[in-house]
Amino acid sequence: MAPKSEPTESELEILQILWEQGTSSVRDVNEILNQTRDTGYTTTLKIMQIMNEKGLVSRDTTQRTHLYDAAIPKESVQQGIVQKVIQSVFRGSGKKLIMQVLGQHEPTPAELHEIRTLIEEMEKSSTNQKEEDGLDD
Amino acid sequence: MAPKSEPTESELEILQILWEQGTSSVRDVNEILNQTRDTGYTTTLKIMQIMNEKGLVSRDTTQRTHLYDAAIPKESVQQGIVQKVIQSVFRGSGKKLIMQVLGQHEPTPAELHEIRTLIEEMEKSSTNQKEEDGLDD
DNA sequence: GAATAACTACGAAATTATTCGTAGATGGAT
DNA sequence: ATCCATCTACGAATAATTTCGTAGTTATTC
Repeated sequence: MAPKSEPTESELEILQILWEQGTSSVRDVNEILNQTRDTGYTTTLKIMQIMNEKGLVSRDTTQRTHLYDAAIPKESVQQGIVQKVIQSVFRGSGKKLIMQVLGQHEPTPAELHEIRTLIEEMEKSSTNQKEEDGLDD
Repeated sequence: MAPKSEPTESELEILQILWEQGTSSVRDVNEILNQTRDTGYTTTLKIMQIMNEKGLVSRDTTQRTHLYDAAIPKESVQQGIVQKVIQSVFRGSGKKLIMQVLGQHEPTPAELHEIRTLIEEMEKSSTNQKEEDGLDD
């Protein structure tokens, strides 16, 4: 069940919703999508069907209204995308990406502190254990 | 001369080459592309022509062999892409993106130090001046 | 100066992703 | 039972991107 091909733009949008909302019907997803942009119901349905074929989502078809779930962990998708950006835009340098984000994003002092703390911990332990992470999104 | 529409995948590949190599002919670019993947000469030519129409590159047509240059700064493209990733994958949190990179990329101690230094400077000055940056790629 | 090689322009095919109309099934109401 | 809303499936239209064949031009070589 390895991560299939990278999700497309629309698929990613839907995955975000499923990760956030958990089990959802097509209607649920479509309504959330429509808070932002205009998408027909059958469009959303179609994409979710395709996602199912690709293995990006699973679904329960025991009821008339099918229920969908993300079938691929958020972290692995995030990682794939970040990996690709690093490769294709920053010539393999994660450091450059980080510098760019710091430069343009102006994080709050609290966030800066948090990041610095993480870095300090990484610097302490070379045999670095990436434990916790805890509260995700 | 504001940054036009985002470059497509192929266009980005070519921009990278132009940023790195400077002024280049279609053949130059195509040869570099072919170090990685198989692309026909006229394919590369066509894309570069389109890029010229879009204003992504400029060209000198005084010689038979036209010479191309990137017409859009690397930084602005990087920024656009990073911005989009933050929005669409990390729900607007640059911090999350940074944490993800740190987690998966395992930067060298030297890089960690460099990043930490930057953060410390940002923490010092709230009226932050993003000066230098110096050696880019 | 004819043949060959390298180049540009251009149109159209191929590919991929997105959108949507239509048909048919199911469940609830009246 | 009939009507109506809601659902899935499916095929095909549209759109965006990439690929490439062909034609015509210009330079080079024999």
